[in-house]
Amino acid sequence: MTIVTNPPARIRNIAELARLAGVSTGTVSRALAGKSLVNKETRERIQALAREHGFRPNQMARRLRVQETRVIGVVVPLGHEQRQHLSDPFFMAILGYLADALTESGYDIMLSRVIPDEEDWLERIVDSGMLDGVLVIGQSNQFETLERVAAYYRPMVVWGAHTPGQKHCTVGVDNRLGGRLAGECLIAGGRKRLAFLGEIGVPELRERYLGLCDAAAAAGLADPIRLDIHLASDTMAEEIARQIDFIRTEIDGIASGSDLIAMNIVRALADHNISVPQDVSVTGFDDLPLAEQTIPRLTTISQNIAEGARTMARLLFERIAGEDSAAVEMAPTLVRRDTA
Amino acid sequence: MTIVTNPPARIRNIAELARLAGVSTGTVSRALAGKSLVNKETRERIQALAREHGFRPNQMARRLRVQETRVIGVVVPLGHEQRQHLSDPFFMAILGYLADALTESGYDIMLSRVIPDEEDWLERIVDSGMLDGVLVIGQSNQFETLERVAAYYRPMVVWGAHTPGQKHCTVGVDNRLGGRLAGECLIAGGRKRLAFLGEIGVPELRERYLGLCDAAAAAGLADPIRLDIHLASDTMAEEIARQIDFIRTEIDGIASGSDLIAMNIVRALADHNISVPQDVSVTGFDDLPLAEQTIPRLTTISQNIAEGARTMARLLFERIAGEDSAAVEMAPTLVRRDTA
DNA sequence: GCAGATACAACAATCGATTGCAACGGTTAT
DNA sequence: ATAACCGTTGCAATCGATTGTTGTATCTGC
Repeated sequence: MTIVTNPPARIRNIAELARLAGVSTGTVSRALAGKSLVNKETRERIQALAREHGFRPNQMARRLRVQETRVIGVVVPLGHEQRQHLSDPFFMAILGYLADALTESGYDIMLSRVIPDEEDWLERIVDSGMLDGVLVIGQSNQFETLERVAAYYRPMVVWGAHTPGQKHCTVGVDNRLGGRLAGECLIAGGRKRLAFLGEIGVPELRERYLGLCDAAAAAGLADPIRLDIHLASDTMAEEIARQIDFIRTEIDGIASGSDLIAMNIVRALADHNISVPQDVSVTGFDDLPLAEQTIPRLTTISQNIAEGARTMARLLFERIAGEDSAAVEMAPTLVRRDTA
Repeated sequence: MTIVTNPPARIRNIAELARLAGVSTGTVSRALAGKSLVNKETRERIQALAREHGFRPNQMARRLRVQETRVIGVVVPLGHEQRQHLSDPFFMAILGYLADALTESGYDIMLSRVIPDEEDWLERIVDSGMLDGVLVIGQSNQFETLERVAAYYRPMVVWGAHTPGQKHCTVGVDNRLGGRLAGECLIAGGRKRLAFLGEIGVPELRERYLGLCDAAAAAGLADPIRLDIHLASDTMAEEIARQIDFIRTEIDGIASGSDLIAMNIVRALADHNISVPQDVSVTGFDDLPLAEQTIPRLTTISQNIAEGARTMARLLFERIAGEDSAAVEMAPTLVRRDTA
């Protein structure tokens, strides 16, 4: 390949391009935007010149002027678990779908991983003037903060649970129903000594546990045992390992707070020659793409993450446009595979 | 519910705050930035006023003025596979570590998922004036584009393979060596009829295949068979299913181009009652966190993704600072688990 | 040949902050 | 008494685009 003639000098702004083309900056701006107010000939001449010099208008300046950034913030508050890593598979799965939905509509994504140690972390993000809207993945333990900000900042949609009367707009599944489905599945399989694996401090997981209790109560069983497992993936394995002996003797049905927890417990049970689902049944929650690829395949509660992401994007666009869209709660479904 | 006292009127910019405080905008700017040039008293008075009204300076304007954005672009070119989803686990894993490294240094992340159908996709990103630097995850089939841009845009680091004389700065592992390690592992296990699962059109995978050939040659075996498997996760499963009969009769050792492919093939083999590693040995590539959690655990080639991400961030910072850091190639290691 | 319409391009204000320089009152040194 | 200097603050230019308004040819119809 031959080297193209060196661009005579890099053009840094529309003023330079305007001088080069012998017109004013206003004309250049309109020409590059493809507006019809400029003569077709000059417009094409200017566009050709820009292309030739590899010039592209500075987005920062444009955005300042038009007061619109075409950037959506996506933020994960990690309040309940400082050690939880951004590579949490659930977050990653939903982020993937969000990215699809947002980029299709011409928005860029700004990612913030936040450990909410400073009280105004969310205000800092929404008031930065950098974003047209904000998507929050998971409420963590930041309910108050979300309410406070939602009171004055409209274009925000949160993945999580909806409680009556709350101000912030959420998209999520009915976690309690999901928990009940898991419980019913275990009980239908003849399991009576149930346990829940997950951290009750997180609202979503708490609801899932309560749903499990509902199912147990309906079958005349006592409340399932809670085994707190933190979501930080690096310690999860050993936390689970410590519980194995207890599980072996006392438990025959496990509802996990997430697919990731379920994968870990299945793994740990296999290590101890406890077979799933012969000796112990296990359910997950989320239905990550992974759930179908493990061996054995996870029986789990499906959140339909793809649809959830699309819904979040749609609500956000509506709210950016000034509408006042209400929260959406989706119905979870049981996906019966090999572990229960 | 009672309405909280309305904040006296939202302050929109530094000028309004200045009027309120009875000083000039310059003083407000300096006060909020905590500069020592303003009297401690007035500084604190202004800061208190700002806090009280929940005012935060517009970042867009600041960034335009100081010509520094504190935003790093992270982009995934999906040239070879339009259908590959952003939720590709390898990308997600490295993104998580990058997010950690970048946010720790006070940078935000702008995410772009790009299907490079337009020739100037990368120029559009780097010339947008929105980014202090760019990280590219994977070279895909965009080598030419990367070279072209690297010729004039310094603060860019790419995850991928290094070929002698290339202009763009890469971080990655020695894929050929990795392929060889996989091959040696299979051969050491007594396997002689080898196959490679993955798309040769992608440089990294091609190198891995060549490494596998090296190992085969060293053991006096013919070149392993190539079975093209596309990376789009939704079709991968069926593509693999179509190959099963062939594998059953002709193959006893499989080197996969990625852990994801390995998981799928292990899954498919299990479905057909072909046991791993008794009947067929399988190796992965990447050593995703997942590789340790599957049943059976994946024997795989480890890329040390965490260190790779940290290295990318470090090189990028150096390049932003004007240094001319060179590419880094890391050594892959074999992680022997249960599948080979 | 002239009023009025049309098409195009220049002018200048604007978005909201940052920052070099000038100004100013007051103190200290000469 | 004047000069030099200090800490503080105000003034105004600047970053790079967008866009409403104004101005000026050119064209149309009568």
